[in-house]
Amino acid sequence: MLDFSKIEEKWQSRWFTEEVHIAKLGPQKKYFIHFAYPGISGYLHVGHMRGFTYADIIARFKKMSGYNVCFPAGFHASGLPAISLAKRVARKNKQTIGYLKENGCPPEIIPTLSNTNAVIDYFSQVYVEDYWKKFGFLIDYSRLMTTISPGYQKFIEWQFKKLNEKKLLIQKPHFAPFCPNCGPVAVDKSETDISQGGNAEVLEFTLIKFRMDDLVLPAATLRPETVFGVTNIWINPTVEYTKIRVNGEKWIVSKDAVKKLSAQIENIQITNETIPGNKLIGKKCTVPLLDREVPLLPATFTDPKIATGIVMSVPAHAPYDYVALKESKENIQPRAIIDIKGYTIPAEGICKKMGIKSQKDTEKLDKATEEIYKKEFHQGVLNKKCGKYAGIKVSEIKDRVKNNLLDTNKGGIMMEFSEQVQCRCGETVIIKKIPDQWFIKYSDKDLTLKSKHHVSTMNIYPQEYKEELQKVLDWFDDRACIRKGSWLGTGFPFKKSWIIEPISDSTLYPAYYTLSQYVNQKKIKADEMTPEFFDFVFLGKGTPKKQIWNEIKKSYDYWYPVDINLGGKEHKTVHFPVFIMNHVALLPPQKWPRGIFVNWWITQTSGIKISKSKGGAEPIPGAVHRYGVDPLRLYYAHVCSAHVDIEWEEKTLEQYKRKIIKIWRFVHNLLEIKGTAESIDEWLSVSINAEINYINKELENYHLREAATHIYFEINKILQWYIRRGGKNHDLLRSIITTWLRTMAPFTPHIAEEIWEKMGNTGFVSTETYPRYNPALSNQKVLTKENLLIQVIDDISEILEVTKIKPSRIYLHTSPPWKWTMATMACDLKEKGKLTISNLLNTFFARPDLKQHAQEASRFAQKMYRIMQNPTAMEVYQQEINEKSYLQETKGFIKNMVNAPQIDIYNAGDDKAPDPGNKKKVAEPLRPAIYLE
RNA sequence: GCGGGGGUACCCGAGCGGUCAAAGGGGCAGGGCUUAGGACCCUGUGGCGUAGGCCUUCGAGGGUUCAAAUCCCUUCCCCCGCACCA
Repeated sequence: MLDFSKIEEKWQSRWFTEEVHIAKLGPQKKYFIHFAYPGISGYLHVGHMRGFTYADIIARFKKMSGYNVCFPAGFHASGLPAISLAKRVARKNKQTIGYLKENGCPPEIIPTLSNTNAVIDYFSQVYVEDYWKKFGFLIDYSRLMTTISPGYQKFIEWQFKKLNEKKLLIQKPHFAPFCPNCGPVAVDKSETDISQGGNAEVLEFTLIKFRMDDLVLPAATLRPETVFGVTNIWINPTVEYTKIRVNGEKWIVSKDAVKKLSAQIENIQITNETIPGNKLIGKKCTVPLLDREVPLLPATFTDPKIATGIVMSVPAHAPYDYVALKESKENIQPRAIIDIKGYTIPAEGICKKMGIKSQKDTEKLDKATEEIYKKEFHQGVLNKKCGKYAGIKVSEIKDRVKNNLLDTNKGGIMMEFSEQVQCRCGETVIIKKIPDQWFIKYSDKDLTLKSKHHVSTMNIYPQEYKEELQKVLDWFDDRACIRKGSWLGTGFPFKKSWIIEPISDSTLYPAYYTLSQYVNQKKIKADEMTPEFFDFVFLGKGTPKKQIWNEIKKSYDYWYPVDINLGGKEHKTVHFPVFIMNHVALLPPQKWPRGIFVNWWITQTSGIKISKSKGGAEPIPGAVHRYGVDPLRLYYAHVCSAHVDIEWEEKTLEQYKRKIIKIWRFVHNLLEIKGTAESIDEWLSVSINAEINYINKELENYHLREAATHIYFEINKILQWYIRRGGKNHDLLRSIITTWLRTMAPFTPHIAEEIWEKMGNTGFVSTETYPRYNPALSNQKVLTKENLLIQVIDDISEILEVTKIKPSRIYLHTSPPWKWTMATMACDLKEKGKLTISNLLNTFFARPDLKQHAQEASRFAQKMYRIMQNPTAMEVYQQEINEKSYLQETKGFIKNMVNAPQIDIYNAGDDKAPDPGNKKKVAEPLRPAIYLE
């Protein structure tokens, strides 16, 4: 029986003790592959293994194809995840402890994980020992590194100094999510730092200052251009408003807004004066730019938690305002200021159309708002009520009105989330303005252009991403690259106590793998890794201070650049772009990355990405135990294309496990066969050789799935057919299986090794060369003949099924010679690009001996012409094969397959051949006439 | 808004101009094996057909082509990313 874990342990231990995985400099072509290193945030799950497995399969294939492969890995320890895990352990958070236990964390380890460094040490060891090694990955473990090691930090410092020298570090104001308790937080879908609001977007509200005596009502809007259509201001009568002083002005805003504005505007003074909303109602204020007076009216939809809590009302264009105005019963007419087709007063129109009656009907109102907004944005033009802006398209006006308001101190800016965001500590997350934030200037024109051009020369999988990536580079803007707070990472060299953020310290890192093993072996110490050292190693500047510098430089020169960087689709818009741009910015062109491979995700049955917070994550050791590593590897490689999401389903995994077992048994059965040569042998060799050709081509293009289909399914089928056809050549089978195992080795290495050894081979199949196409073995005729046989059996079977005849005798008439002649002539003409029906007939009749077939020739020429339009037809018809003799040879087999006692085979060109069914005339090349009786 | 992807038989998923009624799995049906069940192995799985064929299908509607699931246009629907999350 096949014991997966036993052979896994056996071969893994042998590979690693014999150091199959270690990358050493050599004379061969090098191949450098790595995957986007995982962040240290806890246990990984089966979803992560998908990409890692692809990397290992590719690395193994390249190794077997004669490349000297370097496949390093590391850990991204920067940022918050490790800290937050440690904090949760320290707090004895129940969920966290439970999660650790469930994943098999030893009880004595758990308390130690309240320390961040312990988290990093523990999990990096788990990743290596429990995941990567258990999957048999031939990662060069002597190069492991983490982003918070002293050597790496030296490397990052050097990188930022270089960026600064290149004028790619700039300073400007920035708005960032911020928790008053915890400092900067990340707002993202996976909700790492927050407990609510992962879908929030950052919106830019324009504050429009409506004046009321000496007071300012800063109404917040996303559509400043509609200021011309304001008819009133909405105040929530149930809300207590607060007065604040802003640059000598007195503003009225909601209480919630005070905190937010203080984080964004300097010099805000909070007064103790409050004013209830209902006291404001009925007063009047002035619309800026127009100097019209409008009243303050009550509206319950005005939410004090959103922006300033003061809303300007544009009933002609905002459905909410329109409905609220109707409900207020005020005698105020909407002022339509934007013309669009189909509406005179858009908000009124859509409310009537959708039957909206109340401002509480928020679902419909949201829909109406969206529809009107889209229409107005795309088709709308400001009308004459807008003074000097009349005639301008809405899509162009927004910023102009906003800037005009700002320039004349009639407005301001407020950044706000589209929904409430809650920090994990319980506090509401706000947006803070950092006046002098440091950025990496990814908007740099020259850098963008060079990067885009380089991308166009790269190997990118999937192909579509190549174009997408160039577009991403176009809109990729400057990135805030440092933060203040308790984060793991490298200190920023130009601003004390600020730390480089986790994306920015993970861009050039594969270069560090070319020297990490020297650090690990203590051949160089972190404090020796000065800027001069990196200048020398990476840029060839200066002179080496020590011999080891030369050695390290040699390693870098040999292995770099990256041939493939492999990562999940989540990296498409951030990691991969910065990975490329930093290389382009800092290194010479010959060191720029050559390839990117993007893999999609494993999702839960519902289509949700598997994640720790959303659940559904199957722990890796459990899956290894249940299904076995080789089945898992084959599953990843074969279940679907690498560039599409797939749901994790137990049944599917079981299926792959069975598939491996079947192959295991099948191979063993084949090896038991002790016969000698048969005529079908040649077909087997030729077919396998054709498969090898195909598999190599697919693998060279990183089509792992397609290659796996042929290795595990097509070759299997071919061998099955061989056996059915009576093949039993022991020596040939052994040699074919040897080849087959080598094709499997990158995908399912353990089982391949195990059989390899059982067959008495020495060494590792993993270090053998990958099977290569042998042109001498290519023989289309052999394949065509066998296909003829299959076709004949298929046809007979179909006839039997349709007619329900139990045949006592079958007549086969193979194609008359003249039809073959015409077929080969057609191929000839096709090859010369001269194939037309008339050319074909002319060529044909040029031969006097063929004139006798004039009557049928024209019809057959038409048919042949049609067949030849198929590009694969040429190789099939190019060489005439002796159909009759092949069928004669295989007659016994056909009889068996179709269950017929007697088969008589003739050539249709033979006038004396009996033709009881009058079928002879339909015989064509590779389609013999068939008659049953 | 910007950018990307996708809609394929009962289901999951390949295919991305000719070998396509469409790989591979699952499910279902029949047969073999077995004391029985499971596992395993065959066969079938759009419709019609007493001759290897014909007809209809790859979201919908048009078009290009000798030939389209595959290319183009229009249209409907779904999914994803948009930045301090790696």
